[in-house]
Amino acid sequence: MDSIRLFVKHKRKELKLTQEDLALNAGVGLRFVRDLEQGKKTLRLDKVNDVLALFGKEVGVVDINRE
Amino acid sequence: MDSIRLFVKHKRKELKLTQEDLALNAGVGLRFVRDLEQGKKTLRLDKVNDVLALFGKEVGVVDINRE
DNA sequence: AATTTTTATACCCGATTTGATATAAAAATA
DNA sequence: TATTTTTATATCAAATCGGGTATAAAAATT
Repeated sequence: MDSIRLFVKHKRKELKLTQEDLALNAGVGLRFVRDLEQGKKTLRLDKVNDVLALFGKEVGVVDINRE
Repeated sequence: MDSIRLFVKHKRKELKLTQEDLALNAGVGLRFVRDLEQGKKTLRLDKVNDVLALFGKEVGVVDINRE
C-alpha cells in the first residue's frame, strides 16, 4: 500500500545516503524526496521513477494484495 | 517501461469498455484515461491508482528489466 | 460506401505540485 | 550535555496537471 515509500526509505538508509544525497543524485528536489518518504499520494509518476531508477527499479503494475 | 499504459489498454479492451466507461468507473476524467493510455509520463500517482484499482491492481516497485 | 462510435490531439483555466528557502524538531555524534 | 547533522513542516512563486470541451482522425458497424 505504501510499498514505494518504504522501499525508498529503506534502500536509501541501506546505502547510507541522506535525503539530500538522494535528491541530488536523482535530479529531483529535496522537497520531493521528503514528500515521497512521507507517503504523499499525489506525486508525479515520472519523478518517482527518477528516484527508483537509482536502485534499478521503476513503477509498475502489482497486485493490491501482495505481502 | 510502459507496462502500466499497456496493462490498462489491454485490460480495458478485454472487458469491452470504452475509455469513457473506464473514466466514469474510475472517477477520473476522460482526458486522464487518454493521457495514460498514450503513455504520458507525468501523471499523478493517485489517479493512476484510481484506474488500476478497478482491476485489483496498484502501482508498485518493480525491476526495470523484467519481461 | 455511409454512418456511427471510439480514439487522438489541442486549447482554456482553475487547482495543485514542485523547487527553493526558512525554521523547527529530531537524531546522531563528540 | 552540547554540537552537528538530518529530517519535518511551512510559505511563496512558477510550472504543470487534469477536467471540460471542441475538432479531427481512426475504427467499427450497417
